[in-house]
Amino acid sequence: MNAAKAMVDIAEKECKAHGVPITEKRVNLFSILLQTQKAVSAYELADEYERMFHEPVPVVTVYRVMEFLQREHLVHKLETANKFIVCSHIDCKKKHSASQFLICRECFTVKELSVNSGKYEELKLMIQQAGFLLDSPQFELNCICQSCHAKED
Amino acid sequence: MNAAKAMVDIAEKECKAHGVPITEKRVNLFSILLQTQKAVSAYELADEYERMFHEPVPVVTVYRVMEFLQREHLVHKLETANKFIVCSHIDCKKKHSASQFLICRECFTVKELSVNSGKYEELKLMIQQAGFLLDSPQFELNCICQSCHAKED
DNA sequence: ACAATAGTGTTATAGTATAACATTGCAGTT
DNA sequence: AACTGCAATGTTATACTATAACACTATTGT
Repeated sequence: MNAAKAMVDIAEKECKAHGVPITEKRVNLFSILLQTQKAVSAYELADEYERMFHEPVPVVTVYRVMEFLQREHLVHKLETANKFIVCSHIDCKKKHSASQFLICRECFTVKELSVNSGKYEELKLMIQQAGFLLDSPQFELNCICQSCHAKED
Repeated sequence: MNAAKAMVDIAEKECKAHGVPITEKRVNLFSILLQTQKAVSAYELADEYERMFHEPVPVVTVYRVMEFLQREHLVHKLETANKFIVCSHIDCKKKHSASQFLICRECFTVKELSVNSGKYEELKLMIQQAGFLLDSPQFELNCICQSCHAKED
C-alpha cells in the first residue's frame, strides 16, 4: 500500500504542476484503481468507493473523475471492456507514445506494454496508406492470463 | 446490389455446407449489413429491418442472429464500437487468421486488413512472454477516415 | 464582498446486452 | 397424420453502460 501512497503523491505533484486541483474524490477514486490492480467499471468503482469510504458517490462523478484522470494521463479507459485502469507509467518520466494492453477476458487483469516506436511508425504508415489516420494510439488485445487459462475446462 | 446478392448466395451455400439453416431473418439481417457498408449497432439493425422489410424484429433476435453470423464467419463484432460489420473475406477461399480493423470514429466506415502471418506470430510470442495468451486475433484501431478528417474544424 | 469558474449532485433518459421463459416451426420417426 | 425433439424466434423483464440538463457548492482572484 505504500507503493500506492507514493503513486498518489506523484499524481498530486503532477496535477499541481499543471495547475489543476486534485480533490478528495479524485484522490480516493485514483487510490481504488491503484489498489485494485485490475480494470474496473465505473459502477464497480462507485460500489467500492462506498465500501471503502463509507460515503456514496454518484456514477456521474465517477465518469467525470475518470475523464479528468485520463486527461492527466493517470488512467486509461479500455474501450473493449468498458473499464478503467491506472496507467502503468506514472512513475517513469518519459511520455509513452503508444500502449498495448493485454486484457484477460476472465479476470480483467491487464498488462500494459509500450509499443516500440519503429513498429508504431510502421503501423501509422500502413494506416495512412489505407486512407485512414490513427486517432488514438491505444491497442487492446483480448487475451486470457495464464492463471485463468489453467482453470479453464 | 448484385454484389450483395452474390454474397448472400455464398453465405447460403456456406451455411448449407455446415448443415445449419440460414433463415429469412438471418438472410435479411445479413443483407442489411452488406448494403450498409458501415459498422451498425444492434438497435440500428432492428430499425433498418423494420424500414426495409415492413416488419419489426426484436433486438434479442438481432443479437442472436449476429452471434450466429459470427460463428459462421460472416460477420465481425467490433468491441470498441459495439457495432457489427460484414466480414470482408467472405468471397475469398482462404481462412484469414487475424484482422485489423481501421474504424472511423465519426462515420463508422471500417476497413478490414489482414495481418501478415509473420507479424502475427511475432505478436503472439510477445504476448506469451508477457504471461498471456491471445484469445481473439482481432485488432481494432480507433481512426478517422480521410473524408471525416477533412470536415473537421 | 463579489464575480467567475470548476467541481459535484440530482434527476432523467438513452443506449447496450442478456436472462428466463413461452411459443412456433421444422425434421425425422412411428 | 400424429408424435417427439430440437432449433429459432418472441415476450417480458432487467442489468449494465453512459451522458444530458440543470442545480448547487466551493474555491480563487479581484
